[in-house]
Amino acid sequence: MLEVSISQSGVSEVVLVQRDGQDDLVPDLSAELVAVVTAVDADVPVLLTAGEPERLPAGPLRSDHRSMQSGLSAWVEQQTGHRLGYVEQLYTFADSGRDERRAISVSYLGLTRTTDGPGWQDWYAYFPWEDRRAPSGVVPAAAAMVDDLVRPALDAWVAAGTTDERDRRRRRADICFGLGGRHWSPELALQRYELLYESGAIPEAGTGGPTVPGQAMQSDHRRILATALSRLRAKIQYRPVVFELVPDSFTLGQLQRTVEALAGQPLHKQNFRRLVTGQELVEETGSSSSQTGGRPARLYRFRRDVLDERHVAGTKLPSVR
Amino acid sequence: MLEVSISQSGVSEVVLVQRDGQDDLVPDLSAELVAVVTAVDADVPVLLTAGEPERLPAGPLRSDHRSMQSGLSAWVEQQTGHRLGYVEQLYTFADSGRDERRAISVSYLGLTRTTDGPGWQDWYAYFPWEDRRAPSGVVPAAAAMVDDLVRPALDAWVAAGTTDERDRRRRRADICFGLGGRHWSPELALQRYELLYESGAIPEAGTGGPTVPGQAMQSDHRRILATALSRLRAKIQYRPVVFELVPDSFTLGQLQRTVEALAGQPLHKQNFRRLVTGQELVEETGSSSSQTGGRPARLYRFRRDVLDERHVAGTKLPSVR
DNA sequence: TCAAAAGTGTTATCCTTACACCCATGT
DNA sequence: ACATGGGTGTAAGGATAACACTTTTGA
Repeated sequence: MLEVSISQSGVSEVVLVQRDGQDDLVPDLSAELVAVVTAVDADVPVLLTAGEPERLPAGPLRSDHRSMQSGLSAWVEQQTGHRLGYVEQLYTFADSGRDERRAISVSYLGLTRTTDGPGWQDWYAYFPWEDRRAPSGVVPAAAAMVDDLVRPALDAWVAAGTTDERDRRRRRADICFGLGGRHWSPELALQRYELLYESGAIPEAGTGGPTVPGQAMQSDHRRILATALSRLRAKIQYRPVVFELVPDSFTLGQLQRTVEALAGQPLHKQNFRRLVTGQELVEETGSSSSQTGGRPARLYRFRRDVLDERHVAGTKLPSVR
Repeated sequence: MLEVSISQSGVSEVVLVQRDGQDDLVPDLSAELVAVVTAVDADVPVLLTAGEPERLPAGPLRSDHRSMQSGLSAWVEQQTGHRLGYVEQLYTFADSGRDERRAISVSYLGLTRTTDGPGWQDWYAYFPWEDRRAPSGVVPAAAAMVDDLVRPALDAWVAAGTTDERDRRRRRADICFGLGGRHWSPELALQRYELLYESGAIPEAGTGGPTVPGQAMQSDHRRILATALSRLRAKIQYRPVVFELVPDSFTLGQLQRTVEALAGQPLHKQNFRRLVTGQELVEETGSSSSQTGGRPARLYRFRRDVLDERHVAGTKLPSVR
């Protein structure tokens, strides 16, 4: 049954009322579950694609799925052969109709240890400007790239604004990319992506102009990736999620390089160690590893029992070098 | 196949298409947009309901909505007469089929200044244990309530666990409700709700046993509220969102009481003032207000231009009293 | 004059940052 | 011997928390 009423405060309104009869008004809508599954392999942060590098594992929510999470796990397992461990919801997007149908994408972030099998891609293939790791004293390739390619594009975008807009555009560009003497904030990855999109510097924007390097993805999947990266980088600073990415037993050096891989930034060694040990997040296993290239390192394991507590407390991480 | 198209003055349009060819992949699915709209009125935190206190403003996502946010705004405006200002997405829930159909709820948090019109309810009618404001020296009613009603219920729940479970249950209860010498964390509102749910101490759990006071809501709307409260309390600590809730010009006392209303906890006056002023979040208007009951207070206004910057920096708030 | 709220100043403490340095292993 | 990464100590700086105190109004 359909009921249309028009009235109210000058603006016309349409009201659809669903009566208890049957599914007379089922909207033509589909909900897609999308997974961003991340691991770190040999200091390279990787994500799981469904075969080709331009597609994330995804599938429609079906009525036989007990929950969205279990539906997601089913799709990922079917398309990639992987079982999901840690999973958290990211964001829900409404694809504003490529075709006639309304599509909703509910995206999830998953973390895992295993990186066997095909389909794993380097995160920084999609966001080359985000990896600012480099040996001390060396300028990271990503920084050079920002200087040579991103900055000119943004300068043009700033200049193209109206007189009013220019100031705000300038400040926004500076904050996002650490220009004008500001510092680089790893967790602004999404804001950087959105800025590049708005300024037309990436292919998805469809402006046809010159674009910054970086693998694109179908529909809005690269935006989902950027959302995931921002969230992960922010979260790693106050929740002990790194431990989902390292083996049961690990050295502090391994742990640090894992965080650095995700943060895209070197960390201060001594402070990192002190923070991790000082917070009683880990305990020694008793054995040590001599695979290090230098002095053998003690092996640690994560104290799973802190997971309850750290809802509150947090896991601070030290900044650069 | 059903197709309805209604056009009114070029604004509203509804197109519903149901294909009967391949509905093997078209699930019987609807997406509901749910709004949690918050304001603070005379130091009382309030939220907007659609008429009755047991319902939040909500409505299905329709194909004529340009985006989920605009769809949400339309429903809220129609059902309550209110225009939304600040809006952010909260979480997406899958109501695991009360009836046969699959329903997805995409929830949003909205903040606003105006509290005119009907439908505003006190937040703490739904979560009476969350309001721990009280004059110095007085035990808050909420604290007494936890001692008298919540604690016994949790103790029983802890005792009912297997030997293995008891330790974890005890710790979880202690962390959530600040028992056993721990401190109370306002932003754990969701965890507290979920714990009460699991332990059967609220009507939604449907265990039929004795329950803790507090207005329930239909389906899972009270869980959505708890999610919103946790998020808002967490966010207020590091983003300048309070300013969405106070008038253009305000005193520091007003601002503090607004934060306290949401945090459900008194703050340390001197440190609050220093933090707010020290971060250059506000500027003096030049005038002052003598509605204070004591010495007249300077009026301040929010410096809107910091909104860009504070993506990074944050707005720390001081703790108790 | 007193209560009530605004507003200022100062100090102790903790956490972060940064720097300097020693240790144990492989080549 | 020395390069490489593991591991420890300690001091400077900044932010927070806590306390004491003054100022300005209305009743």
